[in-house]
Parts: sequence; C-alpha cells; structure tokens
Amino acid sequence: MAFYVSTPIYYVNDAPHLGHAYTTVAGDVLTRWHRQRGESVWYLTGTDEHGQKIMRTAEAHGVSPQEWCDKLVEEAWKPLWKHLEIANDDFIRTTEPRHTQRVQEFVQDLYDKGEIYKGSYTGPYCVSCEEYKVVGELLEGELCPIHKRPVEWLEEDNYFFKLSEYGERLLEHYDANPDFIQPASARNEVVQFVRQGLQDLSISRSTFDWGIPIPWDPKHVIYVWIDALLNYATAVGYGSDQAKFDQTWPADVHLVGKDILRFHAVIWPAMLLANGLRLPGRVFANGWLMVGGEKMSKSNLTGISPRQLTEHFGVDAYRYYFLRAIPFGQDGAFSWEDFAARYTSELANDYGNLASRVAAMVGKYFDGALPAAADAGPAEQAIADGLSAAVAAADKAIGDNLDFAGGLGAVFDFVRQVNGYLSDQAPWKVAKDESPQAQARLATILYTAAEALRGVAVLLNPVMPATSERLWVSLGAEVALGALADQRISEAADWGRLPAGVSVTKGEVLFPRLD
RNA sequence: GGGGCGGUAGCUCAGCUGGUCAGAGCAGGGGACUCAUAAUCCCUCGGUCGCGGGUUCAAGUCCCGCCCGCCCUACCA
Repeated sequence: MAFYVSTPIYYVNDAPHLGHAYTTVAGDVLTRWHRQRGESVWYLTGTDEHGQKIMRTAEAHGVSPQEWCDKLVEEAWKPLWKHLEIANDDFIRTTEPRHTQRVQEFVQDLYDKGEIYKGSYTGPYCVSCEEYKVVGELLEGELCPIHKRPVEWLEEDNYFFKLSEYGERLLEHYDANPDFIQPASARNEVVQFVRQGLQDLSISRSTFDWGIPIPWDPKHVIYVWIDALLNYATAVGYGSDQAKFDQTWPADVHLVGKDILRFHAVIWPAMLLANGLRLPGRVFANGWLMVGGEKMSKSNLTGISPRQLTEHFGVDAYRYYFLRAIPFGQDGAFSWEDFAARYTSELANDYGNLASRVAAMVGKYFDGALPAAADAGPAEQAIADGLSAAVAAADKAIGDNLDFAGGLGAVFDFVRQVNGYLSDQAPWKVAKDESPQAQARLATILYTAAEALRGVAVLLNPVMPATSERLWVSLGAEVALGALADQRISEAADWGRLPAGVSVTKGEVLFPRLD
C-alpha cells in the first residue's frame, strides 16, 4: 500500500502565490519523509480548470478557457513546483480525458443508484455579476456586495445530490475517527456544521458550459467542486487502472487550505459513501499566512511572491522557513524580517556554521580524513543519545502528526547541542597537545561532531534536499553510505554509520550570510 | 444572532487530563573562546499569563460574565 498524499488541485484562475506554495511544500516534505521511512509513496498535485470564473478570465484575455489554462499551467504552475523541488508523482488537470471521462462515470453511477435527482435551485442572482451570490455575502437589504444593487431571486433546474441523507453517517465517521479532520479546531467547526443538518447539494449548472457535461443531460455541466474533488480518485486509476487504484486508494492525507475544508470533510466523504468507496485517512487543514496582519490570498497578489523570497533566501531556506515558523494548522504571521532573522540565526549561524567548523577542523588537524573515535566517553554518549532523541521526536512529529515546526525544532535543538559540545570539548585546544592521548581525544571529538552532522543531514533532507545533499557530500557520506535519499529515518540514529577514513571536505558555505 | 479558535516576556510562540507552569527561541545587556559563515558557548534583563468574579488546600490550566482579534454560518475554486 502506498502512503498517498494530495494537495488541493489549485484553481488556475491566476498564478500561484505563497499560500499555494505553502501547502505544496508541506506535502512534499511529508512525502519525502515517508519515502525515507522506506514506504511506498504517492504524492499528487494538480489544477482545477473548469468553472465560470476561469471562463470569464479567459474571455477577458481573448483566449479560450483551455488555452488560458494551458498557458498558466505550463508557464506558471509547473515551473514553480519544479523550482521549489516539489517531487510530486503525478500532476492532474481536470481538463484531461483521464479525469473527465471518469467523472462522468462516477456521476452516472450515483444517478443510477438514485443518489442524484432533478430539482430546482433558488438563489440570489446579481444581473451585473451574471452569477449567483452566496446568501451570507449579501449586503443589508439583499444587495450585491460588488455592485451594491438588489439581487434577483432566480430558480433553475438542477441536479441534486442527496447530501442531506449522509449527516448521521458522517458524524459517526468523525466520532469513530477523531483524527479524520485536523487540527481539532477545524474538526469542531465541521462537526458543528454537520450537526445543524445538511441540505442536498446542487451539482450541476446550466448557465454556462465550461465544465464536464452531465452524461444523461449534456445541457448541464457538473458543478466544479464535484468535478474537482474527484481528481483524488481519477488520478490514481479509479475506473481505469484497478491495480493501481487498489494499491493507492484511499488517500492517507488530504492537505487543504482551511477555506476549502468543508468540501473535503463533508461533501467529499459523502460522495464516497454514496458510491461505496473507502474514505480517506485524514483531511488536514492548514491556516492562512498572514502578512502585516492580513491574510495572504489572491486578492492580495500585491504581496510577496514565492520567487521573490527564493531569490533572496534560496529555495531550501524557503522550504524550511514556513514550516519551521508556523505551527501547521494555525494561521501564521510571517514577515521578511522574521524570515531574515530565522535564516541568520538558525540556518546560517547554528547549522551552516556548525558544518563549516567541523569540516574545517577535520581538514586542518587530519588533512580531511575523518579519524576514528578512539576515546569516546560520556560526552560522546550524550551526543549519540541526543541524536536518538532528535530522530524519534522528528519522526513522530513530522511523519505522524504533520507537526513540522515541532519536528524541526527537535532537529535544531540537537544542532545547538552539538555546538555546545564543541565549545565544551574545545578541540582547537586539544589539538595543541601532541600527546597520543590528546590526539585520540581530538579524533574522537571531531568524529563525534561529523557523525552528528551525518544524522542531521538525513533528518533535514526532506525539508532542504539541496543543502542536505551538499553536507552529505562534504562529509564523505555519499561515497561511504550511498545516496542521501536512500538513508532510512529508522537508521539515522544508529551511531557510527559514517566510517572513519572518509574524505571530509569543506565545500561551499551551506547558507551564505544575507546582504 | 448562532458557532469555532485565539488573546502568556519587546517579537514569534510552548505550556496534555489543575499542584516547581511562569517557560523556549529571537531581539537587548554582560562575559568566555577563536575551530568556524565577525560564527559559537555561558550568564543576564524581561511577564498583574486580556479583564472581573467564582470553584478548590491549589488555576494561564476548570466554571460564569465581559472586552478584543480572526474565522465559519452551505453550493464563488
């Protein structure tokens, strides 16, 4: 069975921003972590390309909706994921036949099972916007929030999914699986919402045609959310590749922004129940990135772009920063200043500098050949124990709980411990004593520090693959132990894996000081 | 209106089922050291734990009320 993780499929109305990248990086780190546990993994991302908004946007740019999507996907979305070192196993687009055909089959199935019926939808419609509004967003006196004009109440024939019949079963599932929706605050909201009672869901639209036609009534297209959610099934072989589907389905983790939690925690499982498919393991809602007290969103595109940050801080630091600084699942304040402070203190000073000083001393005192730990004692045991503790804590936090901040905190506590160890042992002083005993101590101290870094490289590889690889090579570990990505988390704390005699080289600084 | 979450040192945050829980990191101040990316290590300053009541031998930690912030309250992705 594969550990299957999905991001939302992003609406390609516009270019990706920090919020999209935040979720996608988190999923990438999670899946890389599980790969290093030795598990089979499937990481899926993609794009949601149907719906009225995309149709309108394309029209405004004088191109077809498909052309608009193609351009954005190829020129903005995929390149950004490549830039950020996202190692997704697949990228699904909802306009691909492998998706649209299966969606039609799925909906047809539900129709055949009597889960879908024809009804009429009544809602407030703004003539100027040419679209239905959400009741909650209307201004006092039923005015359109954009045009400040009265809405009209229109009625149209639609197909409805019998969502209202699934409230009890959903509540039972939430109850039996307390971790199904995370974090707990998100779970509470959903449970409360479902308890209030569910209404049937209109799942077709007939006022525009940019979507997947309802198979038995092609004047209607399938509501974008029904279309979009099904990507998680169609991308892993639903209805087309049963073997792959069997070994992948269901998703272990659906990562979502908290704005789309309800679709994933209510509508999606109800759809699956209706069609007899197994439910995902959990739906994890991450929070908003707050900039200067305001939510980062597409309406705030004037904000900082991912590439502005990676140009200044580098891709690895970018991947690190948001996961380290913001407890996953909560809203998080972020600022350029905070990023710079963390980069300097944690990455450059604590971690990068540790790698530098260790490599420099092995070079200076042993001509770059890692000496054996001939005289290990309690101080060295404390470091070995520290690594064990860091591995255990990080594995549980990141691999099991999606607590990236906690896991990274554990790793960096260990980095601090190693810096402290070097200060205590002062190998530069020991080096001045040429007696065999002193030289044995010197060798032991530097071996211990290098071996500690070996463990750190393994633990940080899912988060910062490029710099971890550089450290790995610099320690001579690539030659002795093989590829970094093949190192198992479960073996990361096995003390003494890095063999004496390997060639330790200083290499480029891991995290250069910022200007 | 109903509901959810949060309000702990200058900043960002830990504090599970009540009893060293008043903490960490960063920033600020002082010192040590020199292997290193002028990095590191040690010490230190610093908080009426939003406000007011209550329960208890004991409350950031439970109850009530209030104030403030963010979010949800269904078909816009």
